[in-house]
Amino acid sequence: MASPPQTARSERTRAALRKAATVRFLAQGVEATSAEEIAADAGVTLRTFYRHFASKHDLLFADYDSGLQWFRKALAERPADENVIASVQAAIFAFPYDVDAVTQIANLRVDALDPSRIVQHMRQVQSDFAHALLDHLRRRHPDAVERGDELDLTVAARSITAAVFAAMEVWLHAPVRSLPELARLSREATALLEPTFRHY
Amino acid sequence: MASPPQTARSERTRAALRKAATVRFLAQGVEATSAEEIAADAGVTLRTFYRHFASKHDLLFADYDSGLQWFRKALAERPADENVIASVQAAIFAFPYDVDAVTQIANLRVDALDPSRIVQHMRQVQSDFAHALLDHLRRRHPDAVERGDELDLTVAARSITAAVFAAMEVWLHAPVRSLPELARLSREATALLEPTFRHY
DNA sequence: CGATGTTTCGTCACTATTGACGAAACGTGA
DNA sequence: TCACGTTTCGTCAATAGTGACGAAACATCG
Repeated sequence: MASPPQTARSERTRAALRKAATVRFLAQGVEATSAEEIAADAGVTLRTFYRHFASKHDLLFADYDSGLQWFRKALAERPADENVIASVQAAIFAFPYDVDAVTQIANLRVDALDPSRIVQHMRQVQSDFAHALLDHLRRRHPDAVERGDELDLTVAARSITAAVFAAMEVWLHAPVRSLPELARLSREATALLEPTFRHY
Repeated sequence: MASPPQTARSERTRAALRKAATVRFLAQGVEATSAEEIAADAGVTLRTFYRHFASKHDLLFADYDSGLQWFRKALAERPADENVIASVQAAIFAFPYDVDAVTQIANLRVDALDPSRIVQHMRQVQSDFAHALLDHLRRRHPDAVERGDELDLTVAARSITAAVFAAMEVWLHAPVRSLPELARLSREATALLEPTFRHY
């Protein structure tokens, strides 16, 4: 379904769909735009639309994948003797937040969007984040893997991830919702688990 | 949409749908059964089906809600001076696993079911579990709430939950998949976080 | 029992998503 | 440039899930 771009042709189609979607979304809002309209604007069939994007909402989070890749790389580039918590904090801080993109999304009338969709997507992101972190842990601690410490590694990856997303949730409900504030909350949240996973 | 039962009539309809679904699911498998068939068997329209269940798969996890309620109650009934980790462990241990139900589900050809559905549902369950735990923490520690320790409470609830589900994941990949083994893993997983959240 | 307010249903119409299959567009070597 | 294998599309046909609106079924009060 959500097949990754193979040829130049499909890349063109994807670009056309993306552009058409952006225009429509901005003009009439996400929920008020049908997949059919987007496809028509891009000059392809509805079926073709679904060959490039798993769902209408996938277009909204289209660049998410690159964000995850970025995170994986950032983790991989951390010094070998640094513990997980410090690495995660550093990776989060270095994340290249695109303010323009954020502003753009805000204009997309996301508020008029089915909240459950957003929530589902966030859960997916969290899950992917946890997997990335688990991979990182496994690579950094082959000894633990050898020893069969699956449970410890999994708990570490998942609970650290949980802390990061807990910070995000608190931030969403906070009065001051600035990037520095989010960073502060993330740092504080992960710091709580530092003593427990200091050894990783 | 997924409106909770209001009158006796709707309760009858729900029961009919449930029964029809069970029969079909058992006979031909979940994915091979259409919502329309279920509705027809129950003597109602497709639209009515969706008035009682948000989705076809909701029928599969129909009794899940009661499980969550049970968990909330179990937490509430723990002694006031017990810390969260201990309470969670106790609640999990006391859970009335219904072996028959598990067996039944196994027969439902769940394997032939879209895995992403199961995964999504598990994530939903995890989220609800975390909320229940957060509620519990707030009730048990009004002082922390007063103090504005939102972050600490949220991180605690979420990471403890993460540990429980991490145990579940490890269990799923383990060679011996028995209930006692799951209990052991859960206990061990949550124990890792005990020092961090001992104060709750 | 009959009038009335509330719930539950059925009907209609529409968007979202996906499988199957054949036609058109591309890229490549002869 | 032409034939051939591959990828991308279009067409057809289903199922899933929802909003709107009016009719039927129920529960209540007089």
